Amino acid sequence: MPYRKKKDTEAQESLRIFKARIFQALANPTRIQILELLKEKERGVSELLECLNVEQSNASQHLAVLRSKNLVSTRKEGNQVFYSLRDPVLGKVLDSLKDFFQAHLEEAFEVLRGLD
Amino acid sequence: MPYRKKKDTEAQESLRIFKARIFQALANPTRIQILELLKEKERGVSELLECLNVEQSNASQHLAVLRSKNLVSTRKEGNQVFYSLRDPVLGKVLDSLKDFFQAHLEEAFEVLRGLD
DNA sequence: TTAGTATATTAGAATATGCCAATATACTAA
DNA sequence: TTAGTATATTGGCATATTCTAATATACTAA
Repeated sequence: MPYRKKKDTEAQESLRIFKARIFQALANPTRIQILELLKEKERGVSELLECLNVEQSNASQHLAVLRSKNLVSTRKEGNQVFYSLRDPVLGKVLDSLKDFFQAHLEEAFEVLRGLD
Repeated sequence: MPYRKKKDTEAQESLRIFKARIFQALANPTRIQILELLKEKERGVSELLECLNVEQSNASQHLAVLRSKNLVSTRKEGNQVFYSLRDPVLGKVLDSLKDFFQAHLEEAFEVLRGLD
């Protein structure tokens, strides 16, 4: 059944595109930091800004990326906006790299030393 | 001890940069497909090419990205080059998204339908 | 209304990425 | 050596990403 086979392949390709979009959203140190902060608990934007060491507009752009990929939810309370992880499973994706680090700490240290 | 605190922050920032580099390597459908193929077993480049539906030079470029991020190992045998996952833990990183998909299948289908 | 605070969006420049086409390199066989 | 096969690299263009600076929007308080 070649038709069915082709359909399956297209579906798998779409899934890979979907995965790639999510990994792309994770492919930035500031966005990783944001997600790690949200992994613990909901946070207001101003609280995030205190931790982030980037300009307000830049942080807002990164939050927009996370929103556009549907990785976070927002809640408005008066003047402020609170962000949270849309799905706690995302925390697991972030955590999944931990084992990899342990196996490749030397490389991580090279990055730390700027020898990369 | 503010000095210690600053050091920790720098190390954490370096770790986030390291993580981001790996997620960046995963942020492409063709590279995901390559890694999924390698997750099963070692593969020669020509075998990969048969599966990939991209030009040879393009595939080779994606393999170069995976090499530059140290995600794969290579082994030469005569005329051919065989690739394998450098660390099976990487397979877990790819798999970690599965739960996310199950929770967000609708979005995946939107991508499938091209409504994105 | 006006001023102030919190957050988001836009513009534009710099850099990175992805792709194709062409070329280079490495190995094998004749 | 020459020709052929397998893989990698380079050049160049199109698009995407990231950052800063500036501006816009939404809400609050006076």
